[in-house]
Amino acid sequence: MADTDSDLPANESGAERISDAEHAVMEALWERSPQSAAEVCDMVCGARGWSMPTVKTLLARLVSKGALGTTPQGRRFLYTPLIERSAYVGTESRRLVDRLFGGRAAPLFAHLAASEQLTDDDIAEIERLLQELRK
Amino acid sequence: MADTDSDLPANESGAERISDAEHAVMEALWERSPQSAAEVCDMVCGARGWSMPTVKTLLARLVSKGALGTTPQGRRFLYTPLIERSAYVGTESRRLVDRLFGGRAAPLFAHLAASEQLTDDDIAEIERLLQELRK
DNA sequence: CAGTTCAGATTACAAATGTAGTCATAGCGC
DNA sequence: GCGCTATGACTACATTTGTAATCTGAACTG
Repeated sequence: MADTDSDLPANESGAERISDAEHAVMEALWERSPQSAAEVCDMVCGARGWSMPTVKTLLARLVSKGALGTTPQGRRFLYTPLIERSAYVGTESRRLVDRLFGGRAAPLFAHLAASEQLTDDDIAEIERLLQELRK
Repeated sequence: MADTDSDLPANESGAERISDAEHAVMEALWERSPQSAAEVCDMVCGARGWSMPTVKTLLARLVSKGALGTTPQGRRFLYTPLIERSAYVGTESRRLVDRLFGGRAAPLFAHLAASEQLTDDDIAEIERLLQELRK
């Protein structure tokens, strides 16, 4: 049935959306990987008030979405991100810019500036980045 | 305890989340308001492939979330946004910046720059904005 | 005045999401 | 060797979201 890409690992653009809760789990694994479910729970359960089963579910969903890979280690699994954080960040920021700012980055920047969400450090750093872009 | 804002109408920061589909409806009304359900449908049904009932549902949900207000006009309603677009945009961009960039705007900018999502116009405009900020 | 019609209200329903309990089982400790 | 326990797999279930059909009543039309 025209199933050319038999099982697409969803690592590329066609990735299924990662939900908010799932994202927290991804962050833990982007920060350090591979990790077991228990280790991930150590990193996130406190902050989010989750219990182990919750983390297990999220890990399983992320695996089925192709966002995480598993390596059997003894009787448990070690989880590793299959999609890069930068790719995720890219997709999400583009979504926002598209939805709210007509796809243009300048209005977003203008908004951040207007709402005083830019620190002096931010401004300094952005200027530095602009210098490089102008080269 | 501390329930100072007894029944918060969700017009301020505590507003309930506006979903993706709902957002499309809000955009139509931010662009022009007040409008009847049929008019809103005219603006969005084509692009999103929606039918009237869908728009009606979204409008009703937005009203119950306190994002839209209604004015009876004859036998129908005219809908008007109760939350400003800039407030929504602010909340959403802050959410993104918080979730993905540790609350700092510079990394977001760096990311946009690195992923070449900045057009020359964007860069020019951002420089102009920076000029003003430095004053 | 009665029928048609259009608008909002109510109901529907599947998929995604948040959050977790239960089950089966493979190892580890004793 | 055997029971405890930690783990992944499966199941659960309420809520939100996307998308719509149906119901109900008021307004216009003839």
